[in-house]
Amino acid sequence: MQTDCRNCPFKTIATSMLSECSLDQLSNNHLELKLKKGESIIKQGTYSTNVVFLRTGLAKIHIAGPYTEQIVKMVNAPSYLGLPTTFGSKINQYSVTAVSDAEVCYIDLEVFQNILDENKEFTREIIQEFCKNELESFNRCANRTQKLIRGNMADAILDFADKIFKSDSFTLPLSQTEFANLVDTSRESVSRVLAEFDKDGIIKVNGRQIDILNKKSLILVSQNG
Amino acid sequence: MQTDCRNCPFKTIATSMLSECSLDQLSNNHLELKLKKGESIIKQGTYSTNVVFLRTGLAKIHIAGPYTEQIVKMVNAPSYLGLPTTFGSKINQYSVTAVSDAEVCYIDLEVFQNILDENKEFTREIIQEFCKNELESFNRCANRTQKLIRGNMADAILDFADKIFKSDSFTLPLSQTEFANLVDTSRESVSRVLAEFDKDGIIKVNGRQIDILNKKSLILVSQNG
DNA sequence: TATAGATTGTGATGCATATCACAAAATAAT
DNA sequence: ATTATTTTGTGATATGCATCACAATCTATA
Repeated sequence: MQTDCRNCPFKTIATSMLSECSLDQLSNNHLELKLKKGESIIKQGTYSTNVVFLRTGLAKIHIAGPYTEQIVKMVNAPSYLGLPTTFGSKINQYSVTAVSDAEVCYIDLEVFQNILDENKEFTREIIQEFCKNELESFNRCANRTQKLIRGNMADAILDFADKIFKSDSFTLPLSQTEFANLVDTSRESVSRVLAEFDKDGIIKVNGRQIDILNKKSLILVSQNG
Repeated sequence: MQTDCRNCPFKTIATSMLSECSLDQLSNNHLELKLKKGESIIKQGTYSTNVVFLRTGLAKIHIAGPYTEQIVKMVNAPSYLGLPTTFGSKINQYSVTAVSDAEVCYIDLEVFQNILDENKEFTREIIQEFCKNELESFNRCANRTQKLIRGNMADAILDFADKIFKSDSFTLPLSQTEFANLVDTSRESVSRVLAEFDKDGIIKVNGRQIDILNKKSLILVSQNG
């Protein structure tokens, strides 16, 4: 299915800087797909020469660790996916899976590379993106390894509220097992800490529905455990 | 001090793809410095608009975690340093420190950006580099958080041997405290595990001199703890 | 609407490793 | 050389959290 990228209402900042010509090239060389919650977008170990544009929806990036699957981070639209793994190697080095219904566009690497070559502003934005990701990656890793579970859980909840849903009330798009993989802990601990936060009046938990009641406390927990 | 970058024998793959013109631009717009072991190259929290080229020597990238300083990774020459933090923000988001005597070139961000704009091949290589780093970052984080100390220590030792020194005999360029910050553990544990590995005949430890005696065992420990 | 499978809640136990506390070496500074 | 400072070795103790075990829900699917 080919749609006109010029009129796509879901452009990233980078994409909005493309020349008409490059947008046309994109239009003619992408495959648009509607995915349902839980469907795979990129699969680790699989051969691929496509960059993916997440047009709408929410996805998790996850990687097979030495013992368990680790959720590296959550990504919401609009965003490019799989740049590191597609540029770096023909075999995908991590997986991306939709955690909500989503629309994605598969773009051939050669086309993407060509667009990079021809659009300086676009390239700058993409490089900015890489830099931001690398910094976030450093910080996330330092936090995860140094903070106690309560701190990491608080971080994750704040992240969902501020970065993903932009609201202090939301329904977790992950099971407790997945949530555990995101904050590097066990499923049981997730359950316990969520109950603790609820008992302390910091959040209200109702199934997967989470309402932040006392954000200041939550930030304090994030800082001190 | 301005030297001619054309004749610099320490180019990265990326740099070797620059046009004569861009090389001249580099030559006229960089500051070359000789640093001694322990001296700071980039300092977190400090204002900077320079990209750094590590011409010779070995450096550590480190970041202030919530509780302790974490060594993110070791980098040896030739390599660019500080791209993520310089592109992303004017304030350095992490530190880089020489752990051996080193030569570095400071390049103004504007000049570097201009060189990116004018050299497609160079840009491709730099992007490749970003991709490689991000993948490594994902894996390093998954390993660090999931593996036990012995596994992470084994990884670090193998990394020094294979990636940094390209030899199974080397002297650690870090104190045990720093080594602990690299593998996310305590100084005491580093001491103990090093003694264990020695006792088991996997490595020979003599002060900071390390000789890998049984690489297969070391790899096994890396995989299974 | 019944039934199987997945998800969640919660106690009891064990373990890896941090922390504390010093002593012994090794380096650096005077 | 001598003293001060940093680095390292090693035992004892404490603790955060994983793991195990099983019951209670909740959710798909026949």
